[in-house]
Amino acid sequence: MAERSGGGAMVRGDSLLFLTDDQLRRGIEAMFFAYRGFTADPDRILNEKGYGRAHHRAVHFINRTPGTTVNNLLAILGVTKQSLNRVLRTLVEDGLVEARVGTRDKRERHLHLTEAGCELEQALSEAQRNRMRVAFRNAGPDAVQGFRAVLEEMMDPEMRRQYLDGVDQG
Amino acid sequence: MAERSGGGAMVRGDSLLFLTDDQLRRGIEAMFFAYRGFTADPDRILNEKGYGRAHHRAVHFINRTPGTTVNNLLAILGVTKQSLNRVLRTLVEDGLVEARVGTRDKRERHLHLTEAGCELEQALSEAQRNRMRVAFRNAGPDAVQGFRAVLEEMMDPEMRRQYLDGVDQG
DNA sequence: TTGGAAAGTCAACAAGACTGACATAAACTG
DNA sequence: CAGTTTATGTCAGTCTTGTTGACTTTCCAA
Repeated sequence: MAERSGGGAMVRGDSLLFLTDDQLRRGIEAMFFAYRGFTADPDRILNEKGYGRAHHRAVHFINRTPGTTVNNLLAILGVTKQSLNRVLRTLVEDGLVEARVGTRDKRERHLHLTEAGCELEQALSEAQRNRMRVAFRNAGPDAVQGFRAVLEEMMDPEMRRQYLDGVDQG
Repeated sequence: MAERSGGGAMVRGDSLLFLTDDQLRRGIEAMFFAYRGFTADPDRILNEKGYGRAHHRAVHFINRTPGTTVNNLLAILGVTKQSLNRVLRTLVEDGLVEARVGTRDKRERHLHLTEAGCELEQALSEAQRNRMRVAFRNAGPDAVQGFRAVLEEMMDPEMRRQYLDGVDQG
């Protein structure tokens, strides 16, 4: 009962259907379209305030790890310091982020959100969480587990480490 | 046995743990880090050839739906026609895409990949499929189903339609 | 047949990524 | 202590890819 499928493997029954080229293409397009939805809500808020996705990312990770240094942030975001600096400068100028000189190592700048920064972060993440909450609820707990399993496998090893580091330490 | 969790819901046991704010944040970061991995391999190839992600997207969807018009492509990609036009122009100039004037409606351009265009598309999608194949295999079929369920829920309705339209019509 | 709508193109501009060079201060090392 | 490395910031220039505005060609319907 083997059948031919795309440029892919021979399949017995349906056990490996999820690995055919067509199924993989579906996965690729799912990522593309879903990422658009994923960023759509925060993008609208950012646009109103004259910021971009780069600001969102910075604010998100400063909120996640208060007191993080510029270098840490560079590693997580995977951009050049020039690029990050442009974003960080506007955030500091606008009073959303505070860059405190390190006490142990005075070369380092420890980044914190100000009250206003927290407010923006809340607005952005609330919009994004709302969409994800609905998606999670509609898909159900088992689907969520699968969702996370596949995404984790899709990350580069270094990014997977960053991801796994971000557990709740409250 | 109810316990407080973040700014989220009251939880009985662990039935709704996947909807706590922290779990949602994990989902958000999973999307962020995974999307980077998702685009990393094609990005390398594109960089070598002097193209960008916009070219990849155009080539992908022209390959998926040969003969599609510029307007169709605009709806899928969600950019302005001017932005898409720049990308298409370079692809046509470089002989990767052919834009045939419509026979019924001469205003329309029907887009096709040339032989060279198909080769590039193959190289790009093969790289991307390989990563997704490994992720799918490591995560398993049930996880893949959950992955797709959550992503589909995360799309804007219009994009979900585009996604669901893209079934194999071979 | 003419006027509006639709498809596509050209030009100019902005955000945000990049590289490369350089500056400053602090920390480390022999 | 001198020299090097590290952390950060800055200036200048380039590239991709998004934007808006103005324009041409083509189609269709009043």
